[in-house]
Amino acid sequence: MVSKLVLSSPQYETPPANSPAQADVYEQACPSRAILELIADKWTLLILPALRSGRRRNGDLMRVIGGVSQKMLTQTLRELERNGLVNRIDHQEVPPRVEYELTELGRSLSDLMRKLDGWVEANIEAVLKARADFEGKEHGGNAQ
Amino acid sequence: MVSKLVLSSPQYETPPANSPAQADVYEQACPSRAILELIADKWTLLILPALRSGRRRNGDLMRVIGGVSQKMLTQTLRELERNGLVNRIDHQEVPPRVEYELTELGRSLSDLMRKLDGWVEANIEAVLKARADFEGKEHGGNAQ
DNA sequence: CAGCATCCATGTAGATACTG
DNA sequence: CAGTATCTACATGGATGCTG
Repeated sequence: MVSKLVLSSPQYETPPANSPAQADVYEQACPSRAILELIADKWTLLILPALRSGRRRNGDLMRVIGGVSQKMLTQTLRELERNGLVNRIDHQEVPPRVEYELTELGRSLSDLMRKLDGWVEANIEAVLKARADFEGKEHGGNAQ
Repeated sequence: MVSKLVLSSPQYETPPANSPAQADVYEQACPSRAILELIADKWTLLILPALRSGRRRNGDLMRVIGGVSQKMLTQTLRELERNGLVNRIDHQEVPPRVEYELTELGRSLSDLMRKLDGWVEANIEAVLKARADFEGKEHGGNAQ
């Protein structure tokens, strides 16, 4: 379940370690890499910013985030909780009522993620144009 | 090869469209989602910031980015090129010399990504602590 | 050196059915 | 309503060998 967090590749060479306890995402063996992979996640990138407006129930999130399955929602929320980015508030009622909210840590990260979402929404035109151009280059400029 | 970019799920419900041509990552049917998925990528998150210091050769990137395979490097770079985020400069020499550099668009995105990397490096302690606490909560507070 | 083609083990995520 | 469990198709990505 958390298997992806294990750095199991054998070929990493830990250098003389010039920088002592510096976290470095470019070091394969650095734990920060595992955390990077956690946030390099499609659903995380949507869920975390979605919580910025306040507490949200499971069903709310299902509705607001188009296309997410119950499974992926729960799974991602658990990971986020485990990493201290969200709090899970179970009101212990029947029918169940569970709310999720950002922690301090989660909020600071969600700020950055919102900017990413914003970048995407703002630059989609440019990207789509680039794709069109690329297709053109491929077909026209090279073979054929 | 680019199959992941197709929004193929059939169950999306396009609502009355209150917001006209607004890009919205929360809409499953919105193209911005495809772009979001592009940048929600472990290697993109490393490669793009790595190019901020200037042009880089394939081999350079292989060395600086711990654990990346030739396949994933090339594949990711192609995707980035296709989306207008990097330029590929083939010097047409033998032995081959190919350089990659950020485009304007890529630079603006890489700024945000660098911040993400920075966040990870800065908050790794907090996250690791949260994980430890979470383990404790699970074992102590619940069953068992 | 840069990169492609192929093979293949593993991981991922959707669908479905069920529980308290 | 919130969540779990199971099954499975599919994508992912690593390893290897080959090319100009």
